Amino acid sequence: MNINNHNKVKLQLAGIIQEVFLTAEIEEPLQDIYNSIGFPPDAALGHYTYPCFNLSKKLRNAPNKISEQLAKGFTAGEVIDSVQSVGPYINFKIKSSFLGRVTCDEIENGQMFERHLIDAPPKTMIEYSQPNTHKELHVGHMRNLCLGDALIKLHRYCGYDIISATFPGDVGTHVAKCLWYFRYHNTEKVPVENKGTWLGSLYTKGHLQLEQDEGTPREAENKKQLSEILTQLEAQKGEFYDLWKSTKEWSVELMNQVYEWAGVHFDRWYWESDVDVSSTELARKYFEKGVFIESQGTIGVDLSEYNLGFCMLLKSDGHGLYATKDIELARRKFDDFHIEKSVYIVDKRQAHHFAQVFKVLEIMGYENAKKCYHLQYDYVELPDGAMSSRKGNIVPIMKLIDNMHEVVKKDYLNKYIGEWDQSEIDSTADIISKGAIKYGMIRIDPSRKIVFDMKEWLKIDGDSGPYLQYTYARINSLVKKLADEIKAGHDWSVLAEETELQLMVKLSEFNNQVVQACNEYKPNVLCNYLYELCKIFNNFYNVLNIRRTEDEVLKSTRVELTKCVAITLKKGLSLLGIPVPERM
RNA sequence: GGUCCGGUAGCUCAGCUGGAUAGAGCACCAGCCUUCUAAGCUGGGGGUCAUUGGUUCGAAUCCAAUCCGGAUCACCA
Repeated sequence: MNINNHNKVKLQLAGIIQEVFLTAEIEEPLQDIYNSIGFPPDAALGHYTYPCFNLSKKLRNAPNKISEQLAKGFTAGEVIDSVQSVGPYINFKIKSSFLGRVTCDEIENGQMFERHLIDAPPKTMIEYSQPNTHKELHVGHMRNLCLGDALIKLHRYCGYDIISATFPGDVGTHVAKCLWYFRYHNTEKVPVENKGTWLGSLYTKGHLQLEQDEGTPREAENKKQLSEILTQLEAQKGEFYDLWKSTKEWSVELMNQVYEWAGVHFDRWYWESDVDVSSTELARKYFEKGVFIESQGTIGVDLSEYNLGFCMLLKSDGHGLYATKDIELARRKFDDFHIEKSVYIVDKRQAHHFAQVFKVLEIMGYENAKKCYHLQYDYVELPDGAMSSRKGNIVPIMKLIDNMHEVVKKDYLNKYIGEWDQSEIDSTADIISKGAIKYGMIRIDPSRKIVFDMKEWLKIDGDSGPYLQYTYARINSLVKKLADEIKAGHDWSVLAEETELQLMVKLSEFNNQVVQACNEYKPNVLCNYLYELCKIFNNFYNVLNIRRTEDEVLKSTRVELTKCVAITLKKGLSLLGIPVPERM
């Protein structure tokens, strides 16, 4: 069981509440008390709150009365500063010395980020990024990439042994269309740079050309040519096989360019071509065994009793389909790495496909089928509808990256020309672009659609990656600047301003939020948390002038608190795959 | 038609394991830089949480029905 009790402040408070309850002859499990503890809507009311509604039934008394009576049982101590009954709630203010000791000290010495968070996490493979070669990568692929990378980092932080895998589609009709256009229609020279992008444009042209030729005398000829290409690719010899091998590398180059930009690494690349032949063999074997059936000239499994329709695995021409390959791949994953769980990050349009694949695996008697999970996120579309490489109405990934770089420099960094090295301006622009794009992709709940509008994306104020990075850079400059001015040691107990206490309370929640983001496959939970942390910090920063704090101990303590925010922010952003600049 | 996912401010989204007056960002209005980075902060206007019913002391949150939008349902991937 994963009990999300990683907030030490709350846990201690729950223990105290339990003791006080016992003296009033109320028995409540610690975990129940912990789970009930919440945050008051207004920090002025308290830092944590315990609602008494649930006790109302047990004690047969009004929650207001219960709260009023129980509140009297609490006394200020090491943990609690004050207790107040407000209506049905018991509100607690926590001592800054305690908050500092179990939260800030642990952030500074690193213990906060090394806690045991989840019991016996299963060894897991996470498959994400399934782009096709011979097509261009667009911003839709970027969402998948950012989401997958964040989830892998979150899982690893929580103690999972994770294998990251990618499954690019390097075979199929899209490849044939691309090569067909390349061989029979293209008149342009192969560019020296960005061959992958250029190749992707040939696919689009090829598709459009074929569509145009439909119903004309050329249609039959086109089909013959396409069929010949596919035959050669299968036979793994001939002019088109050679062309496939070299052009595939161009696409891989583009993929690697994007992966390098994103800082992602795959432990395993599974190519669709790797499982092409073996998957159809497997399907035939299970047909001979009588597990798969023949229907209308095809071979597959009737899943209508599970309301999943018919899952076709061999076409009437004997070729396999996507499901055929995924069945073979699913087994390979477990064999190759002895994993205990297999996660697929693929957009929701594939929900039916994976439901079929997992069910077929089960029917094949494969027990690991139950350990497969399809994380279905909603995809990225344009204001005028879904993106489609076929139609050519896509926003290429590199275009977004390039535009972002340009805007960041033009609007924010060019003012440092002369003051900073050009290399620092460039690298900072890169970091900020990553913050803007990755945060933009991750901050939306995976189950929600993203409508991509370039103009909106290039606005990077408010709730954005650069806002968090700016907060970090600001702290970094501040701490550097004040390093020589610190003349005293720090003492958490001197912090008394509400905004300071709020910061500590927020910091204490870090691990809870990370675990939640991980368990629910929702990195956006962490985005929200970090954003709120920054909001509180920026308020603190504006309300209290740290540098002009006269009391030396207070000044030193405020600087320490500020450092804690920076450490936590950097850690949290790193779990989202977002780097931070030293200054910006 | 079946299944699945969404519907919260003008726009983009949080909040959804039920709890205090439904929150942010953008946009709009009014303030705050003789410098701890204004990519920031403070305040303001702006809501029938799609609709209706139900469960409950209490519903944006749970349940049911309806409406709207999207995805998907045999030879594409």
